[in-house]
Amino acid sequence: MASFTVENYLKAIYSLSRSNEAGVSTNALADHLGTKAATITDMLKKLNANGLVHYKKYQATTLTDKGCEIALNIVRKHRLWEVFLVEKLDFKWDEVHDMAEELEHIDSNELIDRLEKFLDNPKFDPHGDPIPDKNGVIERRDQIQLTELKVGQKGYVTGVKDSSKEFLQYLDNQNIELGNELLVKDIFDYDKSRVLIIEGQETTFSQQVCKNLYVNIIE
Amino acid sequence: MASFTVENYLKAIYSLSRSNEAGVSTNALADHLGTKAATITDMLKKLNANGLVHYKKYQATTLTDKGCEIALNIVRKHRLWEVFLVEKLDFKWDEVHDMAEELEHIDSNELIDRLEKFLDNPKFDPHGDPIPDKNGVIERRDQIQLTELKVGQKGYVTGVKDSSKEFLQYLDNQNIELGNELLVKDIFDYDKSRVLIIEGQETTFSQQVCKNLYVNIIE
DNA sequence: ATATACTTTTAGGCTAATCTAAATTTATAT
DNA sequence: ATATAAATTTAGATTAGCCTAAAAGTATAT
Repeated sequence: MASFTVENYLKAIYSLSRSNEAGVSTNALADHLGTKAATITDMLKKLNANGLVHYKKYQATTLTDKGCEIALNIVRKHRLWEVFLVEKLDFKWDEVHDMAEELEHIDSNELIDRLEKFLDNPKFDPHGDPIPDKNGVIERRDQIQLTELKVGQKGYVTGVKDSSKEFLQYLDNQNIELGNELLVKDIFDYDKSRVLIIEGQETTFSQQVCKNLYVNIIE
Repeated sequence: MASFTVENYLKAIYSLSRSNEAGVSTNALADHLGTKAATITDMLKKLNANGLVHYKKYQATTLTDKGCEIALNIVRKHRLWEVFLVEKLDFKWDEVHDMAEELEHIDSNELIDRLEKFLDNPKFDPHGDPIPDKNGVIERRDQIQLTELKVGQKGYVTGVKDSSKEFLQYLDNQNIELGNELLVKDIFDYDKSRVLIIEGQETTFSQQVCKNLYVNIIE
């Protein structure tokens, strides 16, 4: 069994690889995990020796198939537990991350498969992120950032790019939730902020906020 | 926060103290935790320094109030998660121990309080053990071992003294579960085995089995 | 093309939790 | 009462995961 720590490294590499095809840098990992670069180097050597990553001195690191499988299983567990916390225990979407960070390491696939069934086989977590199935397959969604919508186009909110407490709470304050329908009424040239009609309500969002909201276009 | 390991030590001391008022010996702990006596001595010194146990060289160890509070919280979490696994995820009572051993260390009292409510404030776990409330108060029950019932007396099953997989599976095979009513029909002098009428069915149980079943007398 | 900045690795150490082997203390049996 | 056995502690090591400081490699700007 991969240790708690190893699981976290693999998850971090997986997660950082999403935005960087070529692989992950030592510093990026150190940043993400809150450790020092020297520590990362040590661990990458070990992970490499165990066949979990492809690591070569001074080069970007990628996951092996085996490493990726473990990472996806952790992601699966994390997201299913988040659904449990929100759907069954009535936590809000900004409260569940830390608990899920612990729960994701509980070591039982039987448990997680039963949890999945108990939750009615959800496909997405409370932030709109897709839940890998037991084989690690993720349902791809053709969502785009809200900034890609042009004036006059409609969409509905499918997820958030930034799942920080701060952003999620901001959205709560604005009464935005997954599924909300919106129309881009205007885009200001000056600061790229948008005037939107969301569920009938007119609101103005900064470009930063719009970048961090995923939507599906309604044709 | 107490580490995973420290929590396990406190829980072990708590659990062994149940059967030994005076305190717990180094060897008993080593046995229970699957470590060597030398390791226990080291840790007891640390726990003592942190005000979690009363430890003096060569003497039995007991929990301080603070240590006991932590231990009871772990027991509370363990038992509530067991209820969840059995009631919501349909695990059997002999399957839940290892998972609960991990889940009990998830660090959130808010989570456990909500879980308790979600489960409808259960007072006992699937093995009949009482669940401490959020203040560490345990509802005492006047259950006795089945061996204490005399011929002709009636009772109903309230719990098990031995929660090993083997014993629980034996009970499953015999269709015994918590709440079953029984009558002691006969006790053999030779080996102290009992003939019982359980839920209308006549069965013979060895003394060992009877010792490990808790019952309440029906007057 | 090369000096400077940045990134990564190496070397050497630390802590928590564990171990083995030896020493010490306590308990037990005659 | 004392030899022997059992329990406990001490001493010294190990491993995983982390650190700092210094060395080495890579990238960048003129």
